[in-house]
Amino acid sequence: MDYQFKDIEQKWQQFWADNQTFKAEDKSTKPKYYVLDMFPYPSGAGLHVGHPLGYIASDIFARYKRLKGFNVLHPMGYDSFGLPAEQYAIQTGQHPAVTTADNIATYRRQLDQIGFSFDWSREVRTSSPDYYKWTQWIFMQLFNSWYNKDADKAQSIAKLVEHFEKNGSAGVNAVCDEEAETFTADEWKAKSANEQQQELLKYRLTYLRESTVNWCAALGTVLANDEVKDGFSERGGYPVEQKKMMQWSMRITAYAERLLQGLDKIDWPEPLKEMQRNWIGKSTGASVRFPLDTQNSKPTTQNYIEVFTTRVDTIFGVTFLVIAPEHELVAELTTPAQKAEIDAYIAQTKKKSELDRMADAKTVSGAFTGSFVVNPLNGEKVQIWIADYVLAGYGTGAVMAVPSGDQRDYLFAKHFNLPIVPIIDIQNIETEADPTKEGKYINSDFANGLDYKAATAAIIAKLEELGLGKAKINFRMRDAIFGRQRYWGEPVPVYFKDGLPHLISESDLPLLLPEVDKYLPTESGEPPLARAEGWKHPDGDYELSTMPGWAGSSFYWYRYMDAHNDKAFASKEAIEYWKDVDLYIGGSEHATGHLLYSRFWNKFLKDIDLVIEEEPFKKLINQGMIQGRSNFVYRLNLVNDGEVTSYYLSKSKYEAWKKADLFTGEQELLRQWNIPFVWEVTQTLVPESKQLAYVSELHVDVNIVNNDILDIKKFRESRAEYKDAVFVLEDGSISSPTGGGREGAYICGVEVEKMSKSKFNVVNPDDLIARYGADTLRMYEMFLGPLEQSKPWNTNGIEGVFKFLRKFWRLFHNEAWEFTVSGAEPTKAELKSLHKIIRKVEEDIERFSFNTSVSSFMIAINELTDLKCNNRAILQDLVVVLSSYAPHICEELWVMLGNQPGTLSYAPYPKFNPAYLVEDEFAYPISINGKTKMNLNVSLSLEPKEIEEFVLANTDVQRYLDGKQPKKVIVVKGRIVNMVV
RNA sequence: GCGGAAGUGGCGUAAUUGGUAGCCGCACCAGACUUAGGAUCUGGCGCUUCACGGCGUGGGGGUUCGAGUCCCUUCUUCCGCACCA
Repeated sequence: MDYQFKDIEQKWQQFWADNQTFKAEDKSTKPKYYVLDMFPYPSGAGLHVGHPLGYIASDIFARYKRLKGFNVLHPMGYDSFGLPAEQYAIQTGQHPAVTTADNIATYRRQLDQIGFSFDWSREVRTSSPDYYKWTQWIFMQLFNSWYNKDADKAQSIAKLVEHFEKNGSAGVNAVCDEEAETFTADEWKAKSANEQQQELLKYRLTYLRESTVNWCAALGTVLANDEVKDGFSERGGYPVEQKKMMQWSMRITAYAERLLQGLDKIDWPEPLKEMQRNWIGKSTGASVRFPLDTQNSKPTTQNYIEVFTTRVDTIFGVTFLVIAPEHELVAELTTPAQKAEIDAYIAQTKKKSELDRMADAKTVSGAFTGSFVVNPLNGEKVQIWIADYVLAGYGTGAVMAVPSGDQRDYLFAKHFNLPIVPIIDIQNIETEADPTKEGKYINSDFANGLDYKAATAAIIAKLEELGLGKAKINFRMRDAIFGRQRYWGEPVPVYFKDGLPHLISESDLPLLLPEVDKYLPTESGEPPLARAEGWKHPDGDYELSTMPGWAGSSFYWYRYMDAHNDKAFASKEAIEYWKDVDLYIGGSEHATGHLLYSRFWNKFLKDIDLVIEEEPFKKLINQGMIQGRSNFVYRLNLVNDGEVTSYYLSKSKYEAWKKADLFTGEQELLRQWNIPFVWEVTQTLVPESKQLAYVSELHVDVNIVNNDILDIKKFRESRAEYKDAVFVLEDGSISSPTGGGREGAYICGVEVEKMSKSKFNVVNPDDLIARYGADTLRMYEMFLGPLEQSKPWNTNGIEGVFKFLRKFWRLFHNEAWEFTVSGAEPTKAELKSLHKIIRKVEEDIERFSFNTSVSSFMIAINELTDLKCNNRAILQDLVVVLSSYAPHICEELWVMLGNQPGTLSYAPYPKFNPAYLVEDEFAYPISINGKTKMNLNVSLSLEPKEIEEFVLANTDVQRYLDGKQPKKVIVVKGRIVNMVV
């Protein structure tokens, strides 16, 4: 029988499902291997060809590892809480759970068609109560924990309470809110229960606090920093503003240092690690207190201003201080004389959106408060300014300005005529600041003459002595905002009593998402959950916000280990066996979101001894983005006698038209193409308006285009307005609906864009599978190029892969399509072909170079076809090697070869034997003075010395050498590669 | 501005990691078989030249017997961050 991919694929997909072929063993004598994909959000649009790219790669890897004797966990699930389903619900009233279930069904059908070896018995859905029970449970553990810096790990809040009761706040070294109080044990005990709770909230790893958030009015919710791009929401692109709100947050900053250090221990792509390092943003410097100059300033509640600097060595160059307009001391510091100016400036910055502020980066603006501080080291009086180039959210919201060393300070000083003092002898500050660290310090009192390192050390020592400063490490990363004012998310398992949050009882988990009549915020601006009738805790009101999208995805890999456990998110035994993810494949867009939060939760779970590994994902691969490749047709609209007639120009004709002179050139082209036109009419029309002849570039559905050649018939059928389309083809001939036979082809234009429905460039895997089969799709997606590289989808080459699979099928069949294999001894040449591919595929898979494997398969099949190989032993090994890439066809052939159905997935990967690759002869390239002159066949049984003699004795070599002895003979790995004459 | 990645035929790509540049596939050209071909098979296919040959991995320079690969410099594209003190 011919290669009937449709029957074969359906049959085996059914078999795998019925027999649970890929169910991972819970306990096994085999070593474990965990291959994970980033689970998808099931969107309504279904899968396009870009989505499965990473899944195919991980599936090949998982199947390969099974052949290599590993107990492989390769699960799949759905990140099914999220915004699109909710927005759809708002528009249609359809419950998001219904939409989500529909979408999941579509995804499942599409995934099944591709033949993945997922263990579906472990499927998870973040929106299912059995799952989000554990999301809520982990939230509760975080709430019940604080970060002890001395132990450098999270600990139970009960332990902290114990400490407070014994010693008060003394000796507590915690990551906590700045407002945390100091108190004695007695003072603590004297507090009311509510006051104690209030205080503990400042320590909890998940806490409620008034904080500045990214508020997106259009979405009616707050967003995390990583969900905001350039002042607009990542989803939807709506404007985002800063707003103060009571918010749930997660104290991820407690883990900043560990998140940073951990990066050195994991095998992730360097760019991705760099992104995380950047996001964490560690900088080493010093915090310095500048005492207020009380004689010249207004009296204030705080008698100093604290700054953070990475260049404390430049402190003698400080000529003014700048604080953020939002700094809490601004109002107190402003003198009556400066009040009007300061108020005006604050009003002006408030009006500016985040985006304007960034665009305005180059204009200098600011205002003087009228107050002064004293430089702690030289006693100089220093003006305090406010300016929006200082960010309230970073450091202390105040900077010491050193215009000689910092370009922004320099511009500011120039603009407002403030002094600029050089502090390093080689500094050149004629036109701009010079941030050099070379040279010796000047104007720096006791630091004069020192170099950078010595000066820094001396200055910090002095500041510490004065009690006005110390070395400090600062992080850019902020705590993660955890609440979302949305419906379709996990309810926060908290109720409020006397204005304070309390956890619900663990036995009441999961706290189910209640039904609501509408999915919109209430009229009074409360989140949708406020609409839930009768949804009330006996002791108070439930929290109305839900958890963010990243909550459910921050531990899901553990849930797969033991997906149906209702006693824990995963049993101790399961976690001890599977430990961590060995290989994780997904997109780099999650660098500062999911991947960072997951590492955070993992470290927390490790701290409280629920998991074993410090890092969750040992190795990570980013698959590249698949972009769309749009095709265009070019419609020439010609105004003839007041009537518009249209012609579709093939690509080169369109280019000619664009280049042609107005009228004369265009007229010439129309004549060439035998297009009738009435020139007189045309000329009387206004030429500039281009109304007489204009070209529209129209997207055309890429699915009716093959190798950039338009299927004219399908195009005419696609829309009523195209029914009578007339084409000017590549060769200049015309194709009209009545005109009959076509000569040339219509070539479409091409552009790379995002894959989207509106651009008609979406390629659906279902269509390709229907036409070529899943095995072809799988191999073609890999063949496209290196996995990690982004590339446009182009279906053009798929025929080549399809042909390969047919050739492979044919190897097992005779002329009459009867299955025939021979039991003869394999020939040397056959074994060589086989063992080349055994080794190559092994190497390629281990280094994730799947595209080169596909090429090598093609070479192997071409070689074996040429050898007319139909040897059972050879073909059987070949089937095993290819089975990770093209599982369906291989399963079929495996059984035809007489093996038990279903055993292929666990067959041993053939052992590579280098002996079969040893050559008798080698074609030596002989280079003379670096130029290759000839190839010479040399027997490999010769010793290097003999080879040299043999080569030199060769008459052709002699001729090239022209009788001269070579001055130098270069021998590499025992062979001559070059001779210098 | 800072950080990262990458530039090779008409196209997607490959190159034993310093050793014959262009494997494999697409497209294209020629031929065979065919009533037919959007089927199959065979051959060709970097540029240039009738040929011998010459030139070729973004440009320029260097190291080396030998460079797509290493070093310096420069240009271009993509990605990430961006007033971070």
